[in-house]
Amino acid sequence: MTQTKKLLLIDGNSIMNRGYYGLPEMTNHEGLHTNAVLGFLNIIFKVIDEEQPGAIAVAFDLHAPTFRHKMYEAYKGTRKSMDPELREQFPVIKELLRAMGITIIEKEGLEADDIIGTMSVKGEAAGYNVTVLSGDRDLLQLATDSVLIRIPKTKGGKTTVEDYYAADVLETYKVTPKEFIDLKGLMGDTSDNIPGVPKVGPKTAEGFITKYHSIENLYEHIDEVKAGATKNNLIEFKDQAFLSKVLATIKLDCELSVEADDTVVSEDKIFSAEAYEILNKLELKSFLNRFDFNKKSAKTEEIKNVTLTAEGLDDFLKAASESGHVGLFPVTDEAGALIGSSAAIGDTVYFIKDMGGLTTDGIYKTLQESEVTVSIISIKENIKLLGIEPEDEAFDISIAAYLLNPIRNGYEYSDIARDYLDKTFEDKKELLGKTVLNIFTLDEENVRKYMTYGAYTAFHAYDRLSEKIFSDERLGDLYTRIEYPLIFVLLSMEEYGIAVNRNELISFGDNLKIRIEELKTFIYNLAGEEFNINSTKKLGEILFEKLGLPSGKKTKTGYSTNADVLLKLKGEHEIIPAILEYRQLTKLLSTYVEGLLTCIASDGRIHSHFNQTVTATGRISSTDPNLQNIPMRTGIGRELRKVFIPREDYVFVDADYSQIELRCMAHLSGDEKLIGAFLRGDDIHTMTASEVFGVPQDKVDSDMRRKAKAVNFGIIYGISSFGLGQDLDISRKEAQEYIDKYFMTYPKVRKYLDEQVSSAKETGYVATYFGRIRPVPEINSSNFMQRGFGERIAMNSPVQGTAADIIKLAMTAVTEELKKRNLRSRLILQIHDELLIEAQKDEAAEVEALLKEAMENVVALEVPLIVDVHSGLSLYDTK
DNA sequence: GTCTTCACG
DNA sequence: ACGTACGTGAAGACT
Repeated sequence: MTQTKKLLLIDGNSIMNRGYYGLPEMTNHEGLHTNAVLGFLNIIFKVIDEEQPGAIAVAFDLHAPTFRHKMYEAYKGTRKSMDPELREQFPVIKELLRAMGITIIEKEGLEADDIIGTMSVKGEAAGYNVTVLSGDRDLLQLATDSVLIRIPKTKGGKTTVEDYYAADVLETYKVTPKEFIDLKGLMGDTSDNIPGVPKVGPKTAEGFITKYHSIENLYEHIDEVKAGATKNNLIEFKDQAFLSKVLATIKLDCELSVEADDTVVSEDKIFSAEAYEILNKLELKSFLNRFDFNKKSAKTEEIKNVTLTAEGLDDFLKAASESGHVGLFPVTDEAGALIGSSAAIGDTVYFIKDMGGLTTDGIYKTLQESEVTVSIISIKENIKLLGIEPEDEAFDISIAAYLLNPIRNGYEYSDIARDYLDKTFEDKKELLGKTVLNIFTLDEENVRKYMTYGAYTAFHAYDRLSEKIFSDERLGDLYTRIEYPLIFVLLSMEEYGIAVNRNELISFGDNLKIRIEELKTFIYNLAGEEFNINSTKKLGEILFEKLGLPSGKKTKTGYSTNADVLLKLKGEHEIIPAILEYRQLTKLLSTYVEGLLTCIASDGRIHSHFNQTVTATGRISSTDPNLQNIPMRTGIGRELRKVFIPREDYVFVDADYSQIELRCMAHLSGDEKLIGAFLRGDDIHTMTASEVFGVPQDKVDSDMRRKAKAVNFGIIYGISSFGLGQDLDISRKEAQEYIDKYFMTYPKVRKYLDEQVSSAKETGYVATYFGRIRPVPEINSSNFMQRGFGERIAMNSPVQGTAADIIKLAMTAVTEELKKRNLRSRLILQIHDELLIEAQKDEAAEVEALLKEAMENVVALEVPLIVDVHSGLSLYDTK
């Protein structure tokens, strides 16, 4: 059987453009944009997989003027200057293509179209089946019976490819590929600045070309065209029509030194080690899997493996002492019990199986006694297993990396190795998948790899990270004074957990179910049919098509049905309030009742996880379950708080900072008026209302206060008139007036916010009062939306982050104070500006005072920090 | 897996 | 002209 030779021709510029505009902005950790490259690779790998071409060439435009410019000055006269974020990706993709052995063709005076046209003819002549990949429909003129034009399309987030041979072009467009040129000549093309005949649009042009088949023939039969404006234009702009046809014609006979056979490429070449390295640097991880054969020979042979035995222990400890540092990577079984570990000293990794006399916790203790520094990817998970004490000063790799760059996706060993060691290690998921770790699987090859990489990274990243952290006084302080001690506080909170009245939670859910059923019936009746109310798609159809309600906003997939939209329709139909209530109740039932029930442990308590390396601003987050979003704002939701109760003989003591973010803003900006308001103890929203609306404070009504409150929030979020207008449902103009008034009142706030934005533009990051940094890569984007986002981040992060730093300090201070006084009360929750202590009844009064004292005095700002304390026998009662 | 919605600060 | 408030996490639908 003879294999048909296949040649794939790619329109480089068009496919890069598609990737750039189709994918969200993304960069590698060096700040190099990669979305166009990613989009390019996604589509070409898809096509390569499908076609298995033996020859590939990519054509690019060069900036030099082409013959078209010489013929017609205005040609692409408006050629948009390319976004710098896209421009910088062209050298990258070219370097990668070269590394993959794929031929690049570009020539001064030629456009990619002409190169592809010429190559398609050469390819056909040399006996290839040619495939052309482009996002540009102009290329359809190249389609023949053996030249296939493939045009990628994005539909609902998925990439599909439209295929056109000559016959398909005819079927879809009613004209042959060659006639496509005439069509464009008549219509013109605004994107290429090719003028057509005025008033001749796609339909008219199609009519003429299907009848006369070419511009030449049309003019020969111009008498047959019925008199009118169109005919007059055809006559008047005849020259232009002919010129446009020439401009639109892709050249098939360019002088190229490349022949079809020169573009032959093999799989070995495409998946080369060089290409692997480039993709690695770009952090385009998804493609690395394709390089299996390379990965097997990856550079792990320099890592020496030693299985540690009781006899070898002394040598190990000696090596550890000499090095002064060990990277430790403990592993646990399914139940979370320690079964072993790997320990790296330099490029040697020791395997430790916890059996006999050899145990990881024992080794840890010994290392501690010998004053060997131990670095661990994540300390919190290992405190209990190894008996780590705060005084040990073990080094937490993930937290150090988080402080250096809090906007990374993760801080596992594979992330750290990529960012700080320039190594691509297969990650935990790739190596272990669903492998269950136990004493028997510990010897499996992939488990060994996993442990090797983990320990190796823990060891080698230590030097890099500790140097970076401690050479910067502020980051060093953040690590030592805030984050490191907090690890132990968070673990303690997780272990104590919070008690839940299970039966009351179940009966709360039962009541919800009754009401939900009623609402369901009511909604079905009004809709005239049964449907899934939870489906936004179906709900949109019912509301906006069947019931004919006015549809407002749209999402990218259909009608928007969120609460904002529905609230505006509240008076239009009685189904609307029912749906709003249904939504509220099903949310409570599924997320809070059913969700929380599955989280109650055997001790009757819920043990959430508090994550220290997730948020971009320095806040902590809570998962499995999230205890930082327990309902509060509505009556029925708030009822749920009654099921969270203290243990017997204990009481909840809750303390929350009053307006902490605005107070941070006052301090950071140094605005005298704002500071003055807090010093006097004014109600800040009333004060703002008084200034913005120009009335004395005692004449501020509730609506004015509500609006001022929204303005104050807006300031913290990085104000925009659009956002404020939307929030208050007022015009942008009116919102802008409020903002202007606000800034006139508090001029240093505006100055501060402006400074944050301009400093972010210059340095690429902003910082909190304590020096916690937040990179803002979006700030210099040429994309309006991206840049606007970056500016708001620059304004918000220092404020939100400073508040986060303060409460973190308070958490440690409170915990230490409880310990110092030998109290049995324990900190169990943090909700961003609020701390919850489960206090022994006899200690409650002392704890109330202690909490307030510690939280208010943890840092001295220009404004006082005020803490409100409440006690109660449930989370509902601590308001 | 992505999108939409909604709970919190 | 563009089309958003900042920071999170969970659930359900859809593909």
